[in-house]
Amino acid sequence: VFGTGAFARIAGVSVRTLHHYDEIGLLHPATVDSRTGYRGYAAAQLARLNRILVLRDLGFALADIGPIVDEQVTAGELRGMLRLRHVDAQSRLDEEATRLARVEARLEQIEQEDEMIDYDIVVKQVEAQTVAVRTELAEAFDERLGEILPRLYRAITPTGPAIACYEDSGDEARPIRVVAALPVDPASSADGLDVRDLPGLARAATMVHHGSMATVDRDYRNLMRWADATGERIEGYSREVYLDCDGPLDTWVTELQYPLVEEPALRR
Amino acid sequence: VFGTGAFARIAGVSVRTLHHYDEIGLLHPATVDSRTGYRGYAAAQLARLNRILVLRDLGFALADIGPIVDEQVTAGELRGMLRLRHVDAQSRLDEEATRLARVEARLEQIEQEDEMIDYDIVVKQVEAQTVAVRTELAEAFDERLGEILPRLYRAITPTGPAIACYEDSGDEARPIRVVAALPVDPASSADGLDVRDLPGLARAATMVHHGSMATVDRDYRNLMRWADATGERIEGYSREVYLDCDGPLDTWVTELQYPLVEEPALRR
DNA sequence: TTGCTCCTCACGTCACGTGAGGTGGC
DNA sequence: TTGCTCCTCACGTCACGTGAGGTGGC
Repeated sequence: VFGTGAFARIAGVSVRTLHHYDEIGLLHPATVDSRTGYRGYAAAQLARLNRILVLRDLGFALADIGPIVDEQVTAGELRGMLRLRHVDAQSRLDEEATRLARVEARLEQIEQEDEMIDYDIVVKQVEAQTVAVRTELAEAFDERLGEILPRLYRAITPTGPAIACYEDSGDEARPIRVVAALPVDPASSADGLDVRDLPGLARAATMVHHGSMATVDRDYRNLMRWADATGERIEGYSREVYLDCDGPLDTWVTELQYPLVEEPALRR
Repeated sequence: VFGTGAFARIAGVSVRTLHHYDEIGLLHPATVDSRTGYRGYAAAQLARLNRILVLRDLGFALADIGPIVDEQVTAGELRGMLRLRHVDAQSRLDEEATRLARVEARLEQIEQEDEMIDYDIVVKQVEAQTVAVRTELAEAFDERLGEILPRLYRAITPTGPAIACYEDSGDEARPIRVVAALPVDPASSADGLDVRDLPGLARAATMVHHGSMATVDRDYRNLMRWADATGERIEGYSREVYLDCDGPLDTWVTELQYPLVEEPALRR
């Protein structure tokens, strides 16, 4: 039999880990000196410890490992648990891959320009909302909301900031479809207004734009450059959320949103 | 200004997260009602929150994010911190990739045979040791340690279990070089014995073999099959650690070790 | 007696999640 | 008065790491 230190060295774990597994009943030592409390581990116990370590490294929680090594689970149950581990491992891998891509993009940027960029792009989910909408056709982007939004505001009391969706076909000959939307209470059907559901975005690249909308093009380009650098793909129309458009133009705060394809940046 | 709930919804974080960032001083609300304690967030604060979230998602600790968003760090320092994030993200990605490979190997095995395998292979580091050695040539593996180890044991008191290293050239015509090693105190130079350093193994695939060494071949094959299934590569000679060889042959406990190449299973 | 190994508490980690219990404005 | 949003504690998470303070055998 081995002392705690010797057994830990052989197995490649810490003494504290052995103590912990003893505490939670995963692996009790073969012998315990009743007077001194000294633990003694039998050589054959390395097999059980190894099984525990393998399952731990597969991503199982210690609480789940107990029943498995004690053969309390059937092969079928174990298969199910392994499938869960599989999807978990897969999604963790994807997560780490996109994280790495973003760190690398950021690092490249700072090595070239030697300073932090002054905007930040966050990928998040945008919930669906019930909105009152008004759709108009515009010849170009600068003819934005000067007319459309105020008309909406006068008619109803919104439950959130106004949103503009631009359905730009990319074809310069065709006009841009501008949908001005104002979140409303689903129950309240305002008279004569088009109340519908604005679909959410499962993944959207978003950033904050400061000041007048006249300079928004630069930030749209920033969004596209970012997508390029991190391996993301934009798919769909942009939206603008008017977080603060009460004061003068240069104090406006807008959130720009671009829908992204669901797949993470890098697949194996 | 937005209430806590509205701001959290817009930013895509939980109310608790906003409370937490307020607590640790990362992001105080623009206004706090001194009577009710109600927080109020300005639209422009979304920019700071976004910057925090981006850095968090790059892998920074919240404690490091404070100085960065407050511009307390120079571009050079930030570059250094990003390089740290980079190696960290890289190694985490590698870790997840090998984890996924092992889960998949295990899942395939259980789907085919519908039961758990009864051996477990642990990858670990093996430390270098000072050992007393005796090298002999053997014609084949079955002529193992019947003679060599007892001679060593009689001469010195070991500080750990005996080890055998097999330097098999793979060429059947040439004999296998068997190195029988017994860990000893580095200070004690036993008279007439060859005391030297047994190099450690940075990464070794190890498993426990039960019973007589006559059946060890099957477990060596298991090790090789495992390496194949998980994308690992064996490189070097095998070792056997005699954890328990006191009783009858079928109670022996041996650890088998195969050195692995340093690279993780899957590279991008 | 000096080292060496071992022991048992018990707090700390990290970024929040999750109730419990209560208050303010419409 | 009823909902709704908001508030402040304060414990829990997960697998150990890390001392503190002390004992047993050579």
